[in-house]
Amino acid sequence: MRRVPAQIAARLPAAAELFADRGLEDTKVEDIASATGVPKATLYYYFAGKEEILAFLFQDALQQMADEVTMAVQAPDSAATRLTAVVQAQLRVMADQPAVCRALVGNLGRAGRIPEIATAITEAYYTPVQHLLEEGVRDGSLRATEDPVTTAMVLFGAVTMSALSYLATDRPLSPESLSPSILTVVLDGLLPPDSAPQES
Amino acid sequence: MRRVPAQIAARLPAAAELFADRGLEDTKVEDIASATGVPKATLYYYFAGKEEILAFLFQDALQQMADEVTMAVQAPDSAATRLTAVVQAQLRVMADQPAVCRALVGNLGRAGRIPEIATAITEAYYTPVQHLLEEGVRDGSLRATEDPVTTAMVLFGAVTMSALSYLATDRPLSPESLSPSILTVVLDGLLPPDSAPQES
DNA sequence: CACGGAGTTAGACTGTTAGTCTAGACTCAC
DNA sequence: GTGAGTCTAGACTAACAGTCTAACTCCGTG
Repeated sequence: MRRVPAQIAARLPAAAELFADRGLEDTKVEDIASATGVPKATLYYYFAGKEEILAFLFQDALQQMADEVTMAVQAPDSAATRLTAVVQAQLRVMADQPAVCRALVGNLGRAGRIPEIATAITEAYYTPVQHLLEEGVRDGSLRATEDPVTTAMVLFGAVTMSALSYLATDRPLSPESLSPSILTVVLDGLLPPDSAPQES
Repeated sequence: MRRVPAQIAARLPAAAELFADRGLEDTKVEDIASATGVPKATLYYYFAGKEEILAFLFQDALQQMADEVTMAVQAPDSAATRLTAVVQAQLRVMADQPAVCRALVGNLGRAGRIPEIATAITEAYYTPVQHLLEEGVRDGSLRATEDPVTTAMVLFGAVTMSALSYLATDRPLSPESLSPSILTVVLDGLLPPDSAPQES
């Protein structure tokens, strides 16, 4: 993939809309050309095909999330506070790019090899969050969990799935109203306050 | 889609393997024919195309999950105990069908329209779990959350994502070892035991 | 045992479209 | 003004999904 000029990158969200609405399969390269205003031959000049356009969109969105997460993690607050910021950051990025998110749920496998996508998410999210969780144990604002990586996956899954449930049914996604509902589960847990933490 | 005879349905998991490994796109109908032993013309006799084969696989797996979830929900235990059973049931179904799960992450949009898939998951999972959460408030084994539907999504996402992280990287998925790590987060929460539940 | 219908299959055929290639136009730097 | 890089139109090809036809096998029924 050649270096994509900003002028062209700026027009690709129109392609995401197409991918999200009809699916990658039912979107012809010609359709992308007319929706974005970038001629077919030019698209092939920059991208190997439509999957590479989706991959570009994905990497761009993931980079945004990585940036926001990094920012949230580096704030000068307690780990618990920063963790809520991470959740809100992810929701914000997803709310910002509904079309890309919808395009990805339906066609993730064509944005790249699944193991590589998993690696990219690990670097952008799991690793920083895992460190944050460990810091939380040190500063006393979070409880220790036996497996911080799994905990990070749980968080990512919780946020992703609830956000997608909104996007999938075309309801607007409001980070402000959704984040408390998610956070109360993962921070406070579902057991009543008086019950002893279970050791399973 | 014609009623699919059991003899043919039994051979379709081989197709799931193909879809998971190469993706739906790079799997030719001919490939499915030779992998399953069901001739191409017969496949077209029963299914409109390969997406319908994937849809069949998906519906089958989702039905299994719906059954297991229903069973777990109806046990004569406290709601909290039944909730752990629901989580374990989902993990078991996913561990049982790794290929189908991997095929679906990569090609979900071709197993059906996303809104319809969302509806199917709501019926199979969100609704029963939501009722379970409400029962938990009544029997005192679970804390009340402002939005039980979102809580159900959080649970589903937490389990799905952590399970997929294993399957995506071809590591074996062991429900027994994974479920405690998930449950401790969603039941006990990440805040330390002494801190007051946050009201955000 | 003929008959008809449903299930099953081989093989040929068609249409769509992804992706390639060519060649020309239009920059800009030097 | 020469050459390298960018961009685009249009023609072409190869692959594959999906269709169709026609045959062949089993059934159960009259």
